[in-house]
Amino acid sequence: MLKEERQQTILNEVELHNRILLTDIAETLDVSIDTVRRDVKELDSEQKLRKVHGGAISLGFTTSSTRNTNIYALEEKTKIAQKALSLLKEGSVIFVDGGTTCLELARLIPVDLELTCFTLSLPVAMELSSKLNVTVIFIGGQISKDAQISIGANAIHNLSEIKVDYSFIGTGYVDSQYGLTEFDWDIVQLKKAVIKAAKKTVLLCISEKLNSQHRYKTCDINAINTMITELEPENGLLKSFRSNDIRLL
Amino acid sequence: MLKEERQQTILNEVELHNRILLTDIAETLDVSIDTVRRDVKELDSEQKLRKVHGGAISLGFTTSSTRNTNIYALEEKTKIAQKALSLLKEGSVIFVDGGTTCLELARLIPVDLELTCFTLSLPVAMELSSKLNVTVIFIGGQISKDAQISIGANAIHNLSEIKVDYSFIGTGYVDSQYGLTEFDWDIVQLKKAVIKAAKKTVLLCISEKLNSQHRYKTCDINAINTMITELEPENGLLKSFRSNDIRLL
DNA sequence: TTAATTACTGCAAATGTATGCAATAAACAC
DNA sequence: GTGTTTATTGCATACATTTGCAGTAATTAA
Repeated sequence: MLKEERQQTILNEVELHNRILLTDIAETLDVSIDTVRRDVKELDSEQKLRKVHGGAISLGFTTSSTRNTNIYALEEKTKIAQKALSLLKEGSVIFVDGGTTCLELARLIPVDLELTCFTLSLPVAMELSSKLNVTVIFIGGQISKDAQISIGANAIHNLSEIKVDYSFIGTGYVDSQYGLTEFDWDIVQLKKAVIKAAKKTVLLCISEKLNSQHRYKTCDINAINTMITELEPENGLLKSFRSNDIRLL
Repeated sequence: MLKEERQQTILNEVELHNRILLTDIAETLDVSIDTVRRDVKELDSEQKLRKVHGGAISLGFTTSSTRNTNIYALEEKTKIAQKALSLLKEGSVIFVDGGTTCLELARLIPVDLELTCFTLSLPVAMELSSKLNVTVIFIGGQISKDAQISIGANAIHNLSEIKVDYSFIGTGYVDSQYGLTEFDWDIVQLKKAVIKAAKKTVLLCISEKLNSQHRYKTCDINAINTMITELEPENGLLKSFRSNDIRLL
């Protein structure tokens, strides 16, 4: 039997059952376990499956990262996410909000960093689930179609039962006077619950949103412990935020 | 024998058997192994087959079997999903499991059908969240990296608090004697909770999985109300399932 | 913790591959 | 036709890959 042929069979089995044991395959194919091990190792390095102790599992969707190519102001958001990373310590327990900036943060988390992350956002959860050292816990609830996040009483209730070191949140609008505001009443309720569940709240926000406001209020600007924009902390645009009890990054 | 003629024969053999050994061909054609090797090398560079260590394999074999589509046996799974759709009524409350077959079901739900869907699967939730008339409720919990689904006590507890009309589930292995079995203990616990939460359980399963089994048991075959494969219900492969109290689709 | 299983390493035998060379066959120019 | 050139083929050799085994390290489960 050709090596290629054997590897095809292995892939086939993995795709079919999502998971296989090396010993099972070895028996099925009538080759030594070493050979199967080497094949699986090879297929793993070719990104055709994932090798795990004792067997192999299908990649499933992890490979097809649905990277939305046109994120508005991606460069700024990446810069913000980079700064936010510096707050993360080994073993931290954090909450990551929805929104493109937070998604970018999720994307940039180093693979070797051990974390526990709570989130309400489907895309963030998808992204984080590919990080081997990150424990992901999804706050369940009804899924909002536009934002792809859990909303509603159930989500808020679930949030009330957790406590995290940092919560990284975005906001629709922010103003040094009026604080954080949103377009949606539901979202405000949710964010309040998030802030309550966090020892420290970190706001990720591109400078374009500074000094804007809307109908419903999430919290005062003082409720934010750290605010991260793509600007240097000394930048004049941040002047009005400097007087407050906020750390600028 | 002409070179062209010989190469045509080689191609024929490859197409016919999907793979060949160089030694076999050399013997069949009564030429030296080196000649065959050179021929195959040439055909490979002409993209007419793929040369591998010790032999050659058909191009079709590799492309179709590896992953020219992301999903293994997509055609069969689509057929299954189509059949499953016929069970859905306006206003139904259902549960949709993880796995590619169930994802396919989620994908095929018509946009004008009003439904309430519970799920533990991130990809299924993503897919469903694009359907305007489907209310999606995600069962929260720790996210399993392999399957991208909620697992653990929290998920199971959340499941215990719901009741759905139909639950559409997949399985790792199924056998008319041993019932539904899985590789993972955790998954079994979860599936048990899903079955408990459903008035009727529908198993989606491609025929390739029939009569296979593994370590941990989810339930007896009788616990399934409807079983859907890509085969006609009259097909002989389903004989052993027909005696049971199951509706075949 | 211990016991069991699984993974890795180096090794040797078998098998497959690449290359140069010489013999032969085919193509071509004259 | 004849001589020259070119391509094809098989062989010998050296080199590379594949595979199973044995011993040891690492990981997992109880």
